[in-house]
Amino acid sequence: MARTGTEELRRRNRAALVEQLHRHGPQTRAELTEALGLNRSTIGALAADLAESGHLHETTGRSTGSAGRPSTLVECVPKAATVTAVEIRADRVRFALVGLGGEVLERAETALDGADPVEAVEVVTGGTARDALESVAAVPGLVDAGVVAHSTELGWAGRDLAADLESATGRTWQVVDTATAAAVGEWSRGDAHESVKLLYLHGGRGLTAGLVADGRAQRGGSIQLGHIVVQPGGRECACGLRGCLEAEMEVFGYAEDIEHATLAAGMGDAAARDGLRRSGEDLGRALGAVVTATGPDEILFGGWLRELYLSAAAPVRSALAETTLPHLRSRLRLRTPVLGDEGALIGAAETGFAAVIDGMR
Amino acid sequence: MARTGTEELRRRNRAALVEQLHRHGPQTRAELTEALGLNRSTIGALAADLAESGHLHETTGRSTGSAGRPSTLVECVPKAATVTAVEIRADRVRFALVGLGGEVLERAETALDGADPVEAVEVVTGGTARDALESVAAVPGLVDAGVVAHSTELGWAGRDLAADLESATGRTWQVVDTATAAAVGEWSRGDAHESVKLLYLHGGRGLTAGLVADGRAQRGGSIQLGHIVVQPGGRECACGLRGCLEAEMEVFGYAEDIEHATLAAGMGDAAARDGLRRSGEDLGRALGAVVTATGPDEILFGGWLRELYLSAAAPVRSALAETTLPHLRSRLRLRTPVLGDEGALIGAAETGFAAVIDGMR
DNA sequence: ATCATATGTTGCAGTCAACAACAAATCTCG
DNA sequence: CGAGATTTGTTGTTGACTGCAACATATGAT
Repeated sequence: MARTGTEELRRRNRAALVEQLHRHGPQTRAELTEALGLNRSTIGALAADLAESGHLHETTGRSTGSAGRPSTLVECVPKAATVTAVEIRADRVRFALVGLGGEVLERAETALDGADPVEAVEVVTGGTARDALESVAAVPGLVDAGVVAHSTELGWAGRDLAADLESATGRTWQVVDTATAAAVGEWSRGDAHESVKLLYLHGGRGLTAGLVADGRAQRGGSIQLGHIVVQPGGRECACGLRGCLEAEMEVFGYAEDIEHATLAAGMGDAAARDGLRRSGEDLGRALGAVVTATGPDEILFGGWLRELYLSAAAPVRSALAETTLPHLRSRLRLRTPVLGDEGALIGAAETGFAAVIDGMR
Repeated sequence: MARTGTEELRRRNRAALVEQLHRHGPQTRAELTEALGLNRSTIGALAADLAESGHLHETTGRSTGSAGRPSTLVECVPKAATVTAVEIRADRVRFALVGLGGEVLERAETALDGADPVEAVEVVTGGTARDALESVAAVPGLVDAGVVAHSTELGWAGRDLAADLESATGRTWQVVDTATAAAVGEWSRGDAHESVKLLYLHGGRGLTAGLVADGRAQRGGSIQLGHIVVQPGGRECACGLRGCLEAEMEVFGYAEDIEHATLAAGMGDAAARDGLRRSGEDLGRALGAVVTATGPDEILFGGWLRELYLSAAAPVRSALAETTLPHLRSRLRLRTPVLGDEGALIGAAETGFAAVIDGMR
């Protein structure tokens, strides 16, 4: 458990300092002293250490406006530690090289047109991304120890993506599911920092969800929202079950569909409006089960579920109200993500940085 | 975060040693050296510390059978740190005073006959339990920060049990839900130690479930299994919703009922057999949603759900198979608890010890 | 009986963080 | 405009802890 001696202590404190700066941005040494509960002299020594190794940069003399000697500002050097983040969808692969502190240093996107995503990842991460300390891929589906057990969107079952990516790029990869990554992203870089338990719903060609509790994703935390059975014995689903949410929802599957439906509904198309309502109800019912089972205090509607939620909030809420206990419902906030389409990519990078910082301890 | 200096390090190591002994029982100093990764001399110093303070007892010279100087055996002194555990049910209150290392030092049980459980707790914990370092109460229901938000069994909603117990006994209390406590118990003192995610189902006068991931209960981890809606718009439930599992299950509610039903079914009563089957299916369907949302690798059927599972395993399994993805199902083990009725009490005590050991750091 | 083996014990050295005194840089008030 | 107040960085010292190595101890094997 607790490894060894005093140098372990030093490493821990150094890592804590880096983590603090990475998460909360540039701070003065005085603020760091307060935040970490360490002595001024200790902070000084740690900062000197990390400035020497190139992780930190110190800017002297920033006037605070109040009395006293101005404190030196400490900030991360982005290039000192970088992480490769990749988000895989059915139609495209997105890439970002993120530096310590959260700055995006590079960005790229490739359309797939039916090609294997792994090849695209190999191409897009061939440059400076080679220097990255960690590489993380976000995939919409059920992920278990690097293996994509099930993905409606990609049509994979039991694919060892971590191994495939490793043999293609020559580096090790962490694989997370898109929804959990987005939840991590919204928690760490979005507007959900006070959230104790954050449930992120991701609408792609399948429906998945991810849970973050106290800022940490839990092992096996990816939720196949689309395969919650809302209609026992209902329509056959591609997964082999019957009555899955994905199979039962009327308005479903592609961003274009939902746009179409909302446009039509806006123009007074009763059938479209009805379809949206029923879809919202289906979603709300499935959510009821997930909320009862996991007890979140915040739900974010991401991907095309954002549009569905915005145009069918009432049926979602009422179906949810019919299937969850008042206490669970009362503390629940429903809203849309602030990072838009970027959440999963940012969250994947944060997952990588968590590993980097853990590795410093 | 990381508090201060080298004495913090000492405290951490001391706590790690106590935790190791508490969880894995008496061990030799050589084994402790291996397990904690510390130096022999350090283990010696820590053990001397803790022997002085009365937490540990060292037994000299146990012959191992192999060559070399025999290692001294180190074990916890149960009375050195005790925890009060209480399990509250509708009809009775059970109490145990548990010592460091897990030994049960005292035990008591009181029938309620309609009296307020808090009074019973006050009476039963009036003796040596006063010296306990922590007091934990397990309650069947939805618990949030000491407040019982909802309990079908006790008929409570929004009762601040922690405050009530504190004013009755003059000590602070931690409140956990029975199912989560039982899950902790089965994980730490039962047979589920390898389980990554353990889901414990508790059948009392209501149905609750608890989840333990990597041995830790998560904040707000109690699941109101009985209020998973299995039949939208179905029978009215006491909670105000419609179609809850609790309301829909045919054989339900009391240990006597399930005994009656299994007896009748065993004697060839077709109606009873049918009722059991349908109840198993209802349970399986509700479980499907919970499994999809939480992804456990082990499910334990506790309380009277044990009997239901033993006599209706096939319908439970088939309904579960119809509502969960193959991958989630394949790694899932279903079984009954090994601690029987004691799980919640033992788990409550373990929850207390976790706090005690954390407090040593 | 002697040697090999495994473990506890003791003294020493290295490292680290806290503390206190001092230096530096800014603000405020007269 | 200048002296004191205020806040922060710096330096040298101190206390504490763990690791290491040598030694002591207790057992089994030959």
